[in-house]
Amino acid sequence: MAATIKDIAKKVGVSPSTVSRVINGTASISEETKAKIRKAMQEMDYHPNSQARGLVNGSTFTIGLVLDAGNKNAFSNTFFINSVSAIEMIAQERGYNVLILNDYNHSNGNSVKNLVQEHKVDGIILPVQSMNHELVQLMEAHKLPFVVMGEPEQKEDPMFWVDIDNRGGCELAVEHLLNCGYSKPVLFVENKQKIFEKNRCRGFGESCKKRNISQDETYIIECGNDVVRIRDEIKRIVEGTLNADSVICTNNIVAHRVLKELKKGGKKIPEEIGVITFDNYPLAKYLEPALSAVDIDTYRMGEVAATMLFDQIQNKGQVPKGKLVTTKIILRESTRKGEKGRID
Amino acid sequence: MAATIKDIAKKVGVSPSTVSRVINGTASISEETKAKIRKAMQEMDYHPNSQARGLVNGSTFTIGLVLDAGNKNAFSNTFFINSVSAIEMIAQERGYNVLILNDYNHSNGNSVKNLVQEHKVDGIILPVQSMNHELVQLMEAHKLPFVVMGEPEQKEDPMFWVDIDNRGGCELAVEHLLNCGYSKPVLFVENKQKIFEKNRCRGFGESCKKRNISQDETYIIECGNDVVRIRDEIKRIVEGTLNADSVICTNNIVAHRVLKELKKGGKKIPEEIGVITFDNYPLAKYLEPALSAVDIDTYRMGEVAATMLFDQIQNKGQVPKGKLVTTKIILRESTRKGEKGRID
DNA sequence: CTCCTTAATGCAAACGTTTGCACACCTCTT
DNA sequence: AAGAGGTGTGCAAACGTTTGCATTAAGGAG
Repeated sequence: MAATIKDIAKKVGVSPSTVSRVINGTASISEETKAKIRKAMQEMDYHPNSQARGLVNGSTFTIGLVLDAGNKNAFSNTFFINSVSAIEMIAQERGYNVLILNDYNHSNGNSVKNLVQEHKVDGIILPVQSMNHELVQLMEAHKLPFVVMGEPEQKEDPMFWVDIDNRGGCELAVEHLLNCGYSKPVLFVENKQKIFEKNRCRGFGESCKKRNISQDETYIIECGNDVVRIRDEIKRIVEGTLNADSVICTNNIVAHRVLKELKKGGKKIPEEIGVITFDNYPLAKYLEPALSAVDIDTYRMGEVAATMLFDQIQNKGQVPKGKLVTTKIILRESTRKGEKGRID
Repeated sequence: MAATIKDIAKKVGVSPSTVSRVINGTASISEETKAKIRKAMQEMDYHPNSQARGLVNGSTFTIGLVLDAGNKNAFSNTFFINSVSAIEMIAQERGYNVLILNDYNHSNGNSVKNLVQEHKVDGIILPVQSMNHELVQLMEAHKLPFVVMGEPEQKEDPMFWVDIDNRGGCELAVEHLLNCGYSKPVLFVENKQKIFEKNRCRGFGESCKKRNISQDETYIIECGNDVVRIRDEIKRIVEGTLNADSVICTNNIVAHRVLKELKKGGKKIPEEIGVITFDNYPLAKYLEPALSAVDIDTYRMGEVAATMLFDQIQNKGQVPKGKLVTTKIILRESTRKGEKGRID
């Protein structure tokens, strides 16, 4: 149906090669022929067939973006949503398309492996959860550039990765609380083993040390998804068994529960106790009190990942490295005890 | 690098055609040769090249998914997030990949038009906001199946579309409030002109009529994103100028503001006033009081869209039609005045 | 006026598949 | 014994590009 390069050639009376060359600007062609060919392309509404193109020059002009699986709704982890948008944006600027893929562990069906093996993409961005040694080897064997979202646990295979600066973010949170006049922060995490929480714990510890605050391990509370655990720990704070005057929450679900229990216990926020959470999600500012937050720039994280990937695709031979995206504090009511400044 | 069909053929000592035939099961081949070929494919780690394949049989085994643009972060509208996941899931089941594309109005760069013209996809799912007559014509000219997410305003070109049953959802909300013992519902929408809100308004009106409730237009409040407007209207409710005992909110941002203002005004929820919102987003249950909601199944919406698209791709010649996805009520504290039942 | 360089173009192979057609068997019918 | 029908396989063209090599014409240097 659609016009091909041959149709153009025939219409103008030149060879397909010539047409190809003016499309790609890959050889000197007389202005006259160029003009005629361009006109014909316009008239016949010609557009190059990307598959044919890809077949000959061995590229797809498409990158793969693996999404965090685990549950039916792979996107429920809103963490990556902004990143996706950023990645698509950058890809579009460079003339690339973005293929998305949920990483279920179906043995049949499309998997990340398939993406690599069937040459459907020129590069891959994948969450650290979907990464494993076998896959890394496969990609390397196919000389397929890739970037990992999230800091890999063990760095035996050197690779490109991007992550939020969780350590720095937690340090900022501690500093912020202290500047606001609190003096006994406590950190609620879900699971100390997860690398990003491990880094937050590290930041917490170091920051406390620097400011000469008791950095006893009891001030880091690992609560999983356990409502009861959170309730009990907050009760200890309310009753004074646990000597704390401010809490840092690892995410918004934990933050909501903490808030609820603190209010139930009659604590006044921010006067008696301060609360700050990681992830400045849209509704944080509509809570009561509005939640201060460590703003993690997931959009920026996507930008960095995409840029890293295209740098590899385009100039090859880069040296693998990791990058951290800095965080900042969003001041709202929940920590407004002392510090001045405009509220978001 | 990677093994091709020819390499297999050579190794086994047959022609490429034979190999192709055993891959596709497209002719009778002796068990013996089949076995040998399969073995060779294993050994050489053969995987078909999708571009070459697509080139000859004119398909890409990829569908395009256009994302709602407008602002820098196209995904900020979490409305479509679940849909994306569902669509990818179904595509994967059918052996298709999903290409995403933000619809900025760059004249250069990849656009939806490009997707169509360069034969990058076998079908397209796009939000109604990205649809226009020109694009529809283009897709039809290319015989490219497509499905619209969201009900089109004017249905001059018949087409496939899916939407949430906004009218029915709002009827459910009214019924629910009445069953809970409220008798004067009011509806907060952002913009009556938007088709989905128009439908909610219709449902509201009809349901009120059926139950003999004053359906005066004053009971539908168009508040845009205007914080002040919401504050003023709620003040009228609190003061009794506007005679209402329950409110239906069109989305979670509005709901949060309404909740805040009602509490500020000293109204007890749910005793004195009931609140229900559209969109059962994850945090609704962590608010105080936990918010009842009209649950809109965006995952299902994606499933339906994808299924419609593949039905077109695979059996051609379907009759265009629209589909509505039904909603249900999630009962939580904010409307618990009268109705019994388990709380989510 | 001959030789060399350069600009402008064409030819044909290649990328990795699929598929219509043809052919060679082999096994039944009658 | 001869045709009919089926089974298994190969040949070569086609899909729409790109690109190395060859060719031509023209212009400049000697």
